[in-house]
Amino acid sequence: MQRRGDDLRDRILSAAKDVFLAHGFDRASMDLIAEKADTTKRTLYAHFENKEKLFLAIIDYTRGLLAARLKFPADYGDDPDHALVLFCGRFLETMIWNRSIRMCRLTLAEAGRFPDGAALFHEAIFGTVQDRLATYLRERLAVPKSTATRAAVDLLGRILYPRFTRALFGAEPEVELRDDAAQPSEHVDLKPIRAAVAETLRAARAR
Amino acid sequence: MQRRGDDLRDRILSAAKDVFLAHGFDRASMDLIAEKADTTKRTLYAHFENKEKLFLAIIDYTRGLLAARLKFPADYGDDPDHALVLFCGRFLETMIWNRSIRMCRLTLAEAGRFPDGAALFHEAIFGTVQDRLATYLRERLAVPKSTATRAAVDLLGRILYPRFTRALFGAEPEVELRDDAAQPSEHVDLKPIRAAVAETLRAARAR
DNA sequence: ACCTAAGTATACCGTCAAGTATACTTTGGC
DNA sequence: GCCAAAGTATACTTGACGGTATACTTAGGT
Repeated sequence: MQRRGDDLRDRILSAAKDVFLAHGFDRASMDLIAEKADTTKRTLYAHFENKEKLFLAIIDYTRGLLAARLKFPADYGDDPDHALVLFCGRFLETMIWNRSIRMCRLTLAEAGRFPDGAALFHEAIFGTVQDRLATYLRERLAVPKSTATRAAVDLLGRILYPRFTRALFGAEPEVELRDDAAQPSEHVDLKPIRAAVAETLRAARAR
Repeated sequence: MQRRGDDLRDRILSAAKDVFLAHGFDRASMDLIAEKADTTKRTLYAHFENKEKLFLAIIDYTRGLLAARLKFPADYGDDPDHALVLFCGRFLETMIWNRSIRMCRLTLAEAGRFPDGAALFHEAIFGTVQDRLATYLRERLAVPKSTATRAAVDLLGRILYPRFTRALFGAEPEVELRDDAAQPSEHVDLKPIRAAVAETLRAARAR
């Protein structure tokens, strides 16, 4: 019995996440979660007061995991076009990843019961990325603040939302990704992203 | 007892939709649906084999209701800029309407169990609107087909997805609409739509 | 060595909801 | 007017699941 405290807590979170993603909130049973976490229901309830609290903990946990994927890595280089394309490509890829899609569906499914969960999740993902993009435009390209924000929103609208929305509704093939890997994979076509980035930069610089 | 056949069937569908939207698939009880439809569970099961079939019937029913809102009315006038702005504004408004949002969340919540439901729903809404936009551009403005499609996708990306996605996650205030009314209401700001339409038209004509 | 906190194993309770059964009433076509 | 189809009223069966209870084991600090 080496697995105590945080270790076990993490195993529970991970197992619970799998079960919630696979079955949805209501059909996910605490019995199954305990089984997958290789522990007992009694212990589950020692760590999490009830199913609702466990669910919220999972949203938070996932938020953290996703945020870690969405940094602006230094090794994207100094060329803004190139760096922006890589960043956007990687973000798009992360968001159409089937695990992300299922997580979004889960939070959306329960948005009525847990409005804060959905809103926080959204803000943590989309808000953060939008801010990072705007900051990059402002700092590296000396674009004025309000223009930078508008440009970031616009860029995301063109690149992300169409494919993301389609993926949400299951209208795109499922995307499986590795947990590591910092470069966009073959699941995203960089060509339209390059075009959108180029156009955004041109417009932003012109003002 | 004047309400037989289709009449009753419609009452059931409407009541079931309310209950599903309010509680989600699993927490919606057939007892409550029967009560709201002012009938009995036995009759419910006479019209719909089981809960799943009822759910799918509701998706289809709603699809029809939404599609009816998304026509390109003749009274939008002959000026393409103006007509496109009205059309896009009305589509945006319809999609951030809280009933639409809840319906989308519902289909997304069950996308795992009913993949066809979600995909069909998506196609019926977004696919149809995209087609109508592209057709309009092609027919009224003589834009070549592939360009028209690209322009339509782009336009929707800029106008719709950002607000729609935010609304999905509950990051925008709820929008309540009247069932009738063919003009966009005060819930959508036409200014950014005008800009996007103008830019789209300029780009489409240039090619 | 021992005591306490954490975890295990397993059974149990109460509730709720899907779907069925049974006996009855209303309706409309003939 | 009658009869089959549609609908009503209500009770029942069955199973699942959230959460608790009880009795036990293990680990680790002192």
